[in-house]
Amino acid sequence: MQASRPTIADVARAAGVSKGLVSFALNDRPGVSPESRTRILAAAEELGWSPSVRARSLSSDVSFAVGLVIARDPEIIADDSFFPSFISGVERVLAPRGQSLVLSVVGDERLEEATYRRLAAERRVDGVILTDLRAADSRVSLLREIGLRAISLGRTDVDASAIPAVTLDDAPAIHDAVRHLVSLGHTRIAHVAGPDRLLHAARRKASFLQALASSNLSAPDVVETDFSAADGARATAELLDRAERPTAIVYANDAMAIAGIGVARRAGLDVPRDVSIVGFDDSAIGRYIEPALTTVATDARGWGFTAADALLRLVGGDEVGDIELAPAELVVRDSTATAPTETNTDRRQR
Amino acid sequence: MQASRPTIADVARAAGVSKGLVSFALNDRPGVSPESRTRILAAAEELGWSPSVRARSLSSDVSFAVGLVIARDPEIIADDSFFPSFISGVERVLAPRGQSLVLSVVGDERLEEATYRRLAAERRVDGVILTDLRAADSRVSLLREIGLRAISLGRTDVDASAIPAVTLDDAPAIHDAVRHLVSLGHTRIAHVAGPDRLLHAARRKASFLQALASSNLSAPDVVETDFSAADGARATAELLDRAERPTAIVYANDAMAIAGIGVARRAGLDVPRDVSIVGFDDSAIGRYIEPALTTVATDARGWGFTAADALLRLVGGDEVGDIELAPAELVVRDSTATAPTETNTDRRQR
DNA sequence: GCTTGTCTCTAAACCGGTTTAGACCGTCCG
DNA sequence: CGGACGGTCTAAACCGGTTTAGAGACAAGC
Repeated sequence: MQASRPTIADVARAAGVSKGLVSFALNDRPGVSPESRTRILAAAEELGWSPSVRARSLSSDVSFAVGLVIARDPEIIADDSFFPSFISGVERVLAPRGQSLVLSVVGDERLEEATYRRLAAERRVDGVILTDLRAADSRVSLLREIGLRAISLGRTDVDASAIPAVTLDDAPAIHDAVRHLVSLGHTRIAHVAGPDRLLHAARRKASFLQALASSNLSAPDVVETDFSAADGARATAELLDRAERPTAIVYANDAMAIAGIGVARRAGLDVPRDVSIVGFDDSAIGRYIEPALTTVATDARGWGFTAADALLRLVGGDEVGDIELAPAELVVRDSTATAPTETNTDRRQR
Repeated sequence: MQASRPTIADVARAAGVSKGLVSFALNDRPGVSPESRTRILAAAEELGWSPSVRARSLSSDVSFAVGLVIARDPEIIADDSFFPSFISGVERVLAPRGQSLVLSVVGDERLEEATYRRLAAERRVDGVILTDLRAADSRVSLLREIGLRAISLGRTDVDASAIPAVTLDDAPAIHDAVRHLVSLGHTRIAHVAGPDRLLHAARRKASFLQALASSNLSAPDVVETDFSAADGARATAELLDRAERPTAIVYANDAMAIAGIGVARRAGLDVPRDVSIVGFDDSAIGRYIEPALTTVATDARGWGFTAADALLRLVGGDEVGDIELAPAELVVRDSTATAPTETNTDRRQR
């Protein structure tokens, strides 16, 4: 028969105390006698009362929500299995703590700043998780300006102490990948990289180049892409067209690697006999394609979990330092094999 | 020097009017003289004021946010390109209207009800978009009980008038797919379906069976899966193992179809020579694998756009009826070809 | 016995908007 | 000329919580 949900005043009345005391009891603050506390909790329980976030937010200046702004073309997000896994990790810590995730997909970096400003001006969220860090990322100073707390995925290069980072080291796995290829006799190893302005893409590329150098291989072929399957296909075609065709290609994500296998095959090449392919992400599909994709596994879910937990601690007032996750790991499957011999590098049938 | 953001009181003071008039002016309500209006807007502009959603929500009982609860295993979401595209469509209407998207990924249907209840009890959102409708979906009555407005993706089977639906007809495309296969001489066509309790999966299956029947093909093989690439692989292995091996398989999503190609290939079969494969989704990767995937294209982005727009109209108080989108379309590429002849059905090399 | 201190609790202010009741003014109309 | 009316505006109540100032009861300390 009641028209609307119960308010704290209803609970107070039912328990025979004041609103303020109900508030104290429900926030586990001292100054409430054990008897009153149980009486209040019982009344709240019976009325099915849960505090309105709106009212709570207004008076306590806390949103009980965190933000995630993804500035990528939707198609590229769809190709990439990182975000779904990452978000599910984030949710695993948010949900039990009564926090919400406010997601923005902006598709265009020019709308990004406006989105962060809106989130802050409207006080929608208490903090944000920064992904896809860029070189000299303008978001670092923007966030300081608008007063939004943040955790970043990977360390920023502009002011590393400004925003606590949750980092995951790709380098060992990429070195392992190159070593793996070298041990299979490959000497012409190419890299299909992500956008150079993305720090993680640049870092993977740098690791790749370093790994090549430490194996005394030179003149590496690197092609930059936007991370989309389409661009991965284009890059592969370009590499396979070169006079000195690479015999192995290391990709910056699985979607491009899978597209790359398709392109190679269409060019009449067999994978892995003629070209070895290494992906990055360890997406589910990579396990089931033929040949199964050799790739680098990163724990996207764990990354989300850890970042969200750190962010909640940060907005809760704790000191939060950088956190280093377990490094990525190479997963060897069937898309990498012995390098073709010199006379063998041209088109051959299975 | 000001510590915190300006409030409506600051704007009122600057414009020399009362708080109430500022509120009227900013919500385009009558009873404000043109001069006052411009003076108020100028003051707001100069102070850089934007209303706090928190305060607005509390007094006007509107959240300015909509919810999306996804109850799927994170791995399955990652395999599927539907949600990222869908969400980007949703954002395209939300962002310009100052609305936010509250996303919940629950991974387990048992947590789903609690999530909706929380969203409603805390009044986090004004409405939700219902995806992955199930047979006799308990969410329909749940939403009525907790008083949350909703738009559903596809029509519910429990009380079709309760929740406006945005529908997209798969049937013609699936009929086209079967006709396409039949015209290529296939007679043993199997289907790798999604979970039967999901209405859209069941509907696709029903369309498939109907299409077979109208082509006078019988004893169809249908295997149910959970939509994951892993389960698609298992289903494919099972189908290819049967005495009467199908010569064509229609999948309920691209991820499974791509996994299926891998399984077939591993079994020594060539696609499309020995088995034809049809996917569903038209994901980007499908275009670049070899053979390029014949699939069914649905406009996930447009679906998100339309659903979000309808939901905002609904929470805004408009009457909203069901909306029918353009039907899905078959995209023929290279994973379908002439059926193998009888003597041809066993393993052969390329 | 009186002060001091500690616990428990209430009343009221406050967060930043929206909304309602009503004041004030000028105009139109009978 | 007086009353009704429309337009513009203000003051104050309200949304549902949190937080502060302080009241009242009781025990301990001098």
